Amino acid sequence: MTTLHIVDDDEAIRDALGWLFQSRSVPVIGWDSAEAFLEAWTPDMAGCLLLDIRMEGMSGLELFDRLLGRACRMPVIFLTGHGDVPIAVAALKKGARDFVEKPFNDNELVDRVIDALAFDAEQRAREAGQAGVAARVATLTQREKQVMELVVAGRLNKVIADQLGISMRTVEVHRSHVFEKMRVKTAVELTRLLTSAG
Amino acid sequence: MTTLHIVDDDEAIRDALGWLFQSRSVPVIGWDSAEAFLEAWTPDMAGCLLLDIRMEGMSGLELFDRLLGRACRMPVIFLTGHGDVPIAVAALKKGARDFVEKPFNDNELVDRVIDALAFDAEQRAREAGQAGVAARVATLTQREKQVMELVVAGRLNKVIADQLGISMRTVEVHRSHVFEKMRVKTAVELTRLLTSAG
DNA sequence: GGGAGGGCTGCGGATATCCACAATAGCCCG
DNA sequence: CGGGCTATTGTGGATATCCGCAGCCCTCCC
Repeated sequence: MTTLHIVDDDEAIRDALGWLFQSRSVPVIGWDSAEAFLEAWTPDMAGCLLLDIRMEGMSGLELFDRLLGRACRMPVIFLTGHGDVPIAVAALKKGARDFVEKPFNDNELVDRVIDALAFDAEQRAREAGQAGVAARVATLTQREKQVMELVVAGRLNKVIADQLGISMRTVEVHRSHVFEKMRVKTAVELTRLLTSAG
Repeated sequence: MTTLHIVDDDEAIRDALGWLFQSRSVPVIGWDSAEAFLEAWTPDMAGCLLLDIRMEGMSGLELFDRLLGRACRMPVIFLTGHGDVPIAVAALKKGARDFVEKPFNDNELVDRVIDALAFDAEQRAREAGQAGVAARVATLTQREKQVMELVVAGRLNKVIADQLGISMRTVEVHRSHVFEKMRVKTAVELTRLLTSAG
């Protein structure tokens, strides 16, 4: 189980939530402002975010926007005592995971947080696989990438050679290097690797 | 542009919305109850749904649930004068496209509807392609499907032959039939066809 | 009983792919 | 300057794939 990050400028609420979640074995880290969290945030931070909307300084919504700008993928649950429908709808459409009004039901909130944490774990597992693929792609030379694209597009070596203006033998060499670097044995495996990961 | 289906038991609102959308060249069909729409609904119905939540008889939310149960893919926009945050959040998490409170801004509503219609059109185009693939898969015999799966899994003919306990030549024949019926020329193309469509 | 369709197999040849061995050439870096 | 990386090409042979031609078996159906 990864960590729940609670961002709320009200220490009493942070403490109450911290107690609630720790009693359910959910690791918690509290942040007393959006600014503090934003500064500490790194792309490898895992878990989920419980975000109060109304805070001194930067609001929870603004923090959310900034995190989106930094390609943060952590699921975000908004917590608010002043929520209205347009804000909730906008937040969810932008990709927020959930939106909970105070006062909330403890069990329900815990369920939603656990749900979000599980989602994050799955997402990270998927991305880890894709990152591995991306890392292998990064080791390819320009020519190898070109050849790989054409191979994955289903072209025969002969056609690829024509298209790149090089000999078939050279295509074979590049193709072989691509297979080796991408750790696959057939064009089909390579295609699956690249189309399943986008 | 496909059709906007307005479900609202208040004739005055249906008329007002009808006038609004027709003035923006959005074709509209009005329904005076969830029951009426549900009865008329067919899987090939295209466009989007503008759904009032509070109605006599079946509510908009219940209609939405029933449509989901029937695998309806039309984008749904809820319209309500009694919306509260939990309902909006639940609806959006279940897959509703949008949630708009009355009174609404005409231009904004029109924008959202047009957005939803465009989404539906794209989605239908995608599904049409997938349906074509599914139709071709349906013409395959059992043996051909088995061979196809192994081909797409990247196995060599030799391995497939072993695995199915038949000769390589037979695998070649099935493989060739699969390519013909699926209208592809290489295993890579076949893989793309099947992995992009799920 | 004969025809249609699906499944299985062999033969042989045309293509394609995979690979070891070998070589040329440009570029960058210590 | 020599070494490493990239790109390029060739020869020749082992594998794999693609395909037409031919034949056999079984089931379902008219």
